[in-house]
Amino acid sequence: MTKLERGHVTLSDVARACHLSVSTVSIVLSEAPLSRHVAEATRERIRAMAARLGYHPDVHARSLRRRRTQTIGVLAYDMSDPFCIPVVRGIEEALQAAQYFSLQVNAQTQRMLFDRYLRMLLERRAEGVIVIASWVFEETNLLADIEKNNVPIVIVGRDLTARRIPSVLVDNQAGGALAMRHLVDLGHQSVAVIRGPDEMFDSKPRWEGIQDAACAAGLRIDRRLTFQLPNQVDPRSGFEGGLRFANEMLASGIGFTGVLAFDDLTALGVVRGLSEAGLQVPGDCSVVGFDDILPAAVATPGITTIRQPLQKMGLLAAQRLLEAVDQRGGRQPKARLHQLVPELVVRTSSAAPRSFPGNANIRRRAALTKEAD
Amino acid sequence: MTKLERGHVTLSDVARACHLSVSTVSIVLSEAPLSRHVAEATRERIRAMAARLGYHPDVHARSLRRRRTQTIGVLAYDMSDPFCIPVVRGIEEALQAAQYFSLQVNAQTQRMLFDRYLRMLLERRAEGVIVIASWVFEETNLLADIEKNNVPIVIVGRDLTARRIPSVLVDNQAGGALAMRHLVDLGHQSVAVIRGPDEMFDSKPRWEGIQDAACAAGLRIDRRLTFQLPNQVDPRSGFEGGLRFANEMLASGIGFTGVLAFDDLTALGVVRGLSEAGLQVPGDCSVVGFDDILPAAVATPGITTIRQPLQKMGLLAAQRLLEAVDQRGGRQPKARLHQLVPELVVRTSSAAPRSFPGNANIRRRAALTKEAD
DNA sequence: TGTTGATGTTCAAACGTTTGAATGGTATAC
DNA sequence: GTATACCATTCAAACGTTTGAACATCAACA
Repeated sequence: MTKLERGHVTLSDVARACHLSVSTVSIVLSEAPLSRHVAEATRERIRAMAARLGYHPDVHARSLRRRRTQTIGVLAYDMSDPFCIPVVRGIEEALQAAQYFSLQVNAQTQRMLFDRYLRMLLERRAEGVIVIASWVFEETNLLADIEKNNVPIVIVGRDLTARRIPSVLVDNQAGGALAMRHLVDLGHQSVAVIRGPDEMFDSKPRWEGIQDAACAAGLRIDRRLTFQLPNQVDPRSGFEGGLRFANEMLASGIGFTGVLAFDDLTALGVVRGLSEAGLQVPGDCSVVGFDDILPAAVATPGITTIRQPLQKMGLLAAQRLLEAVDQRGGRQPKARLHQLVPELVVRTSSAAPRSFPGNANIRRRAALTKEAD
Repeated sequence: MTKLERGHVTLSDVARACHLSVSTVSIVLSEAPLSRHVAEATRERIRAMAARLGYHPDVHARSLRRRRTQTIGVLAYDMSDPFCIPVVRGIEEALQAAQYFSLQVNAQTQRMLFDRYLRMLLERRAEGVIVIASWVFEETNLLADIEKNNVPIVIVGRDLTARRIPSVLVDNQAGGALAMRHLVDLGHQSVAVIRGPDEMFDSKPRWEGIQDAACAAGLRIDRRLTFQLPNQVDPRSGFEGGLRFANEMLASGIGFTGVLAFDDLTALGVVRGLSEAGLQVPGDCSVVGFDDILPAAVATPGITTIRQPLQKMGLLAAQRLLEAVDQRGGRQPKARLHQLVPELVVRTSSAAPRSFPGNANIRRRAALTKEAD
């Protein structure tokens, strides 16, 4: 038992222990084509010895020699955003199938870290990069170096096809329309809307979808019942905003029976705000979110929301990237825009309207129906 | 402008462009001690050319040569567990300060992936490994190879000091006691308890803490009001369990005014269950969780809970690991157990008891007080 | 004239792996 | 007897970087 005092077990350790050359051992352990020519007994002996010594090939040496790292970088703008988790899962699913490994880094919404990690991905010779970011950041020289080293890139969460970067995102416009139509179908006539921050890519198309659906239903959205979240990157800020705007809605004195919130956290903030004012959801007012993150599902009432096919988006992004990696050198195809369709998830925060809650005469709402999900 | 058709820009590209040797360029760009002897003009010329060509040192070649990777592996049992995010953030905070990089991998509660990724960390020559896992997994040959290659390891979320592995976790017993004492202080006499799954490390100490506090207060916990979550790894299962047990509590016909749930998701399940039965929280029944994850904060009512100092735990784990990495080779100090104190976070899901809700005579609860957090 | 010392730069070996080419066998075919 | 083919294994160079040692030049000192 050759126990090394320091450092890792290497090929030559195994070779020495087997009385064979490094080449033979390498060929066998990496299952190179040549290993067909190595006697089965020898192969077995080598494998056994490798296991016995606890040998693990050094990925750095291997990558250096093979000139391939089997690595894809995943740069999330904020990994603590519940949005990211399923996307990453989808990415991993695709990469695993292709024997690739994802190097995940989290910029924590800090521009400095974003640069730092991008550089790191370059230094680790990621063969491609997926960026998950719905915030609009100014892309200065970030991506220039990536191109200089011709590393393919795909972005999830916003449209950068104008920059010739393949982009994967949900059809926000359709989602916004879906949400509005849901409330319309339930019979709501007066709906308050909380729009997303300016600097968030999703904000505009969602708002357009909402307007389209309202228009189609012959509904006018009251400007005084329209609000917009400030440009804050803190993920918690959506909740605060929803809470604040709920109060403002009530203070406005204008009647409304439903609220379309920009995302689920905002919706939860609205629920909190309405509830603190003594109103019931959905008895007095329906609330609809967007994204379908965990808190929306486990809150009571469960938040009706628009689900993004996040995992599928991750999967798709990874597949597109792998294709690009494969044909690197060849002419890159035109950067495509992939828009996936969102899905309405009906929970118990939305129901047919009863009456505008101008008073605090609260009655118990009908027995909750089981969540469909 | 030497634009390479394929492959990355290397040192020798820069050297050629500068009419200097690779050594000089390396010395300058890596800011080696010798670079003091290089003329400032030369240094500047090299740096400019490197930037111009988009040069980034190859971490694989560098690691190979330096025999250091500046990399710490972080193996999370389930990264989508809200528990993990702050821990990872704490880890990164510590590593960044030490110029280390964290390689994060997510076992997604699958044993197979756990092994796979552990191997991967070994292959990438992580200088140390932090495991985040509160589930009790059988450690077969997983850690054997890690030891064979003498890679230091620290675990977060459970006590493995018996296996000579430094461990960082919250003082679950104190936390359980804190939760129980909170309800007792509010005046609750009859409290239902939902214990954690057998295979979860935290379960037992929390339960002991609860019993201790009950005992100290002269309270007896009714066995018929004690439940235990099944061994399910699906993070959503806590919610389902809470929901189910809430119904069972009510069906038992035994009076209770408070529920201690194993964790926040379970607490949210209980709230849902009570609510569906027409009861109000905290008017008819108080509910207390554990962990303080995002959904607990944004639900309405906000869930009173026991906060784990997760970020601090991550920070501490990383610091311990870095120490161990530094003195690798030297005698490892005895594996220490770090238990951090939890903190009670009072929100609006707990209040003084009023009456046992044996009927559905629901009244509106007192105006909600603002959350302290 | 030789020694020391500083300055500015390069040589060459190494890190652990892969792999095309080469080696020395043994068997089969002509 | 010599090609041809196959088998089992090894040689040696390369991947991109770092770094101890060496080199060359010049100045000052003994």
